[in-house]
Amino acid sequence: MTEMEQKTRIPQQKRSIETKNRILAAAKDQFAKNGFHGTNAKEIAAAAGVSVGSFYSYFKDKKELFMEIFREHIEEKVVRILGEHQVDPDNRRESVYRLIKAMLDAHDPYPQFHREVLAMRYSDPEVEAAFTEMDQHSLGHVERFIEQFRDKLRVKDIKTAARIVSAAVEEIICSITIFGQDEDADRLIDGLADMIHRYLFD
Amino acid sequence: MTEMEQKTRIPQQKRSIETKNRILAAAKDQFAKNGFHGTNAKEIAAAAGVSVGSFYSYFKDKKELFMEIFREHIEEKVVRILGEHQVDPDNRRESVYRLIKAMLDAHDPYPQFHREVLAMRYSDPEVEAAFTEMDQHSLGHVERFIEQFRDKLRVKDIKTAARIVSAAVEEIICSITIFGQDEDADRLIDGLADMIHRYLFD
Amino acid sequence: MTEMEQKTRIPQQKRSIETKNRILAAAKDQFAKNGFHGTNAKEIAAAAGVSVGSFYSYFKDKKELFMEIFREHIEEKVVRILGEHQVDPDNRRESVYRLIKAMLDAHDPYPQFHREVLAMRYSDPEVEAAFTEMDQHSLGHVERFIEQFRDKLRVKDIKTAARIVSAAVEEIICSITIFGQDEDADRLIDGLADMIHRYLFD
Amino acid sequence: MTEMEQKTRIPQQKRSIETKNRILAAAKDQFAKNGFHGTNAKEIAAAAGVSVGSFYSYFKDKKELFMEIFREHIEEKVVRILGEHQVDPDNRRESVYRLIKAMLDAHDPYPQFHREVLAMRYSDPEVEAAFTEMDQHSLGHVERFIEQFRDKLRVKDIKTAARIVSAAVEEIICSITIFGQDEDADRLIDGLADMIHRYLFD
DNA sequence: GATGAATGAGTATTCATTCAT
DNA sequence: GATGAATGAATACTCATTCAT
Repeated sequence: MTEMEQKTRIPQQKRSIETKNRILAAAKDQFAKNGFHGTNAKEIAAAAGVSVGSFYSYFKDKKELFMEIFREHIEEKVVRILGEHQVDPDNRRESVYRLIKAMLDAHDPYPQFHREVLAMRYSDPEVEAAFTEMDQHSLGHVERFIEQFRDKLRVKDIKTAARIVSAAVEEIICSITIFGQDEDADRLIDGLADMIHRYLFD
Repeated sequence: MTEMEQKTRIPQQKRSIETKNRILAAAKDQFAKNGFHGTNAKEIAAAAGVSVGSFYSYFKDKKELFMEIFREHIEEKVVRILGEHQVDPDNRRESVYRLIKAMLDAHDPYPQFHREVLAMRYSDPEVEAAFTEMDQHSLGHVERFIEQFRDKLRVKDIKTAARIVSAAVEEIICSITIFGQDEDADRLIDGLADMIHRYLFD
Repeated sequence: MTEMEQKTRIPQQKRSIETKNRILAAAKDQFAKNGFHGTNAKEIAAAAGVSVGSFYSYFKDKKELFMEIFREHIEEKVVRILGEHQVDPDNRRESVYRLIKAMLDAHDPYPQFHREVLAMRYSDPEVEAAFTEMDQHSLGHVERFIEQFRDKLRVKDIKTAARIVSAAVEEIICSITIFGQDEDADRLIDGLADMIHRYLFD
Repeated sequence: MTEMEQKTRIPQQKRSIETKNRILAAAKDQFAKNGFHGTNAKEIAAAAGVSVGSFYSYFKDKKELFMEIFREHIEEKVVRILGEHQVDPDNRRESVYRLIKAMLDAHDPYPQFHREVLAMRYSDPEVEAAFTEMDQHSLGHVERFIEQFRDKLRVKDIKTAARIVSAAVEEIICSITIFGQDEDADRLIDGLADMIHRYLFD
């Protein structure tokens, strides 16, 4: 972070940045296809069209590369999309529905990669930390969402309610993006919106 | 002798059964502590107090051992406990609460191992298959639960409702057993029971 | 050999001898099918219907078992059959033909095992020694055969002639028993008989 | 890079080619000294002065390495030398003698390796296939040799005669290169030339 | 005696990472 | 800077042999 020994290069030139991005994209691909443990440096380098040597001049190791992809994912998708979500205080059911939709959109369009992240969440502390951070965002968002309806709420403990709502949405979204058929998706989201709406307000 | 080509030993003698169980127990420990990829055959054998040779005479490989532990988990816990759960049709809120409790009990008392299973669910098809099977049990259980209140329901599509309820419960349970502090647990379960109760009946 | 430490049992009782023979037969089978390196003690024991433990109480190791089978082969087949071969001094061409036939008969009816012995001949000194001994028998036999026609011979150096004839017969027999089709066999033997006959007498 | 999934490296650079050749040479040595089963990857790598990793980046496994050495042997020696052998139709005995000499030259100057190849011929189908191919060359050569004397022949069936002559030469050569003392060699070759000469023409 | 469970040294093989060119 | 050859520690797995029951 400070200027101390600079092992991996911070790319300044345009070509360099492009190379790094190519590696990131290729790695995301590979991780999604074969998982973290099922992907090796040679494959990533080959898929990115660079040499292993180059690979290691951009990333300290496979793990760092993984974390960089993951962090990028968090920033790009979650923070940005969640940040933009707006609430209509007069239409609560619709607002709940839109909350779910926003969280669904915030999910990786790359579900296979998400799958892998979930896998590592449980076995790697660093991944878990990043995950927790991401969850905090999500949780905070839901909390703020609920708070906007403060005086119309059936629940008293907003923090707990937010965790429950968050968890339910997360899991349904997960099952939709990873295993779900599209036909089911709409019914599930509708049902979920009903459940949350009734829980919070009805 | 009579069986054709028996690659892995099927233990008959008491000593043999004990050895196999020692390996199973030790492996569960190790997987929970260090994850599937972070555990190797030698370590498992050492932890079980047996030789690598013994390990491989009982299990084709690490994967098979893992699956055996997981299947045992499914049978012992899920099927048995879920099977026993009884419903009180006059007290719906209480019934929901007891459903959640039953599903919580059905979870592994070995949360670290559960954590690892979750990790593999997403990267290994065989694990996912077993997981799906387990989910079907859970889903079926929830479906039957809901059906018992058929004429008092607010929801029409029982199958979809069951999936939503299942998912919500699963995720909350997960966050309780893995990350949750005990203080939170009760509030979460109560809130969850409220949510489901309101969704289905209120 | 002397009474010194008796590691492997010398079977006295009938049942014991039978067991040992069962192991020998099973091993010959396995060696023929999968080769020395492709056969393990467990398989041999299983094929013989005994335990590995028993196996090792009859044979010091796999190698000793192999040598025992090989020596038995030499004694039973080679010595016995070659010993019985008779010559008709008035019909030389016919005698040559009968010599070849006798040597063909002396070959293992178990060509796959012979194949394996050949393989080991080149990589194991002990096998080579036994093989050489066997060759000496064969060579001696051919020498005595040639000597019976001493005054009618075209060749002077009988020892060398015997080696040449021996080698030629060996190789043709080998190609017949291992690779040859039966249709070819007769023509080859006839041609071989011609060649040897012309070489020695014609 | 452009090629799909290249498992073992195809050496382009000079350094790389040298390394591969060092491994090939060292392996030939080791196989000759200790046989195929008596040699392991680590030893070969050490003898070649490279790491095991390098070994496996050039060869899928020990077997592939072995086959590569063997095929090289066939091409370099057999095809080339046999191809060059010329016949003098007016001096038949001398031609036979030169045939034998040519076939002797075509044999590996590395008799210990040849020994090992023979060993594997009988237990490994792939080796046998290559061997058969090599034999076909040899057989074809002998057939063409005999055909050049067509009208002076005592034998009618040239194909059968070629097999017999081939076999006899092969075996004598074998016994000369592997077991034979040099003193014997000349006498054996002379006798062999006599035998074949008499068989074909005399 | 017989059994087959247990042993562990030995072998093949992979792959993250380094470094000479 | 880039390359890809080289490294070798790490790991899975086998099997001849021993030994407790």
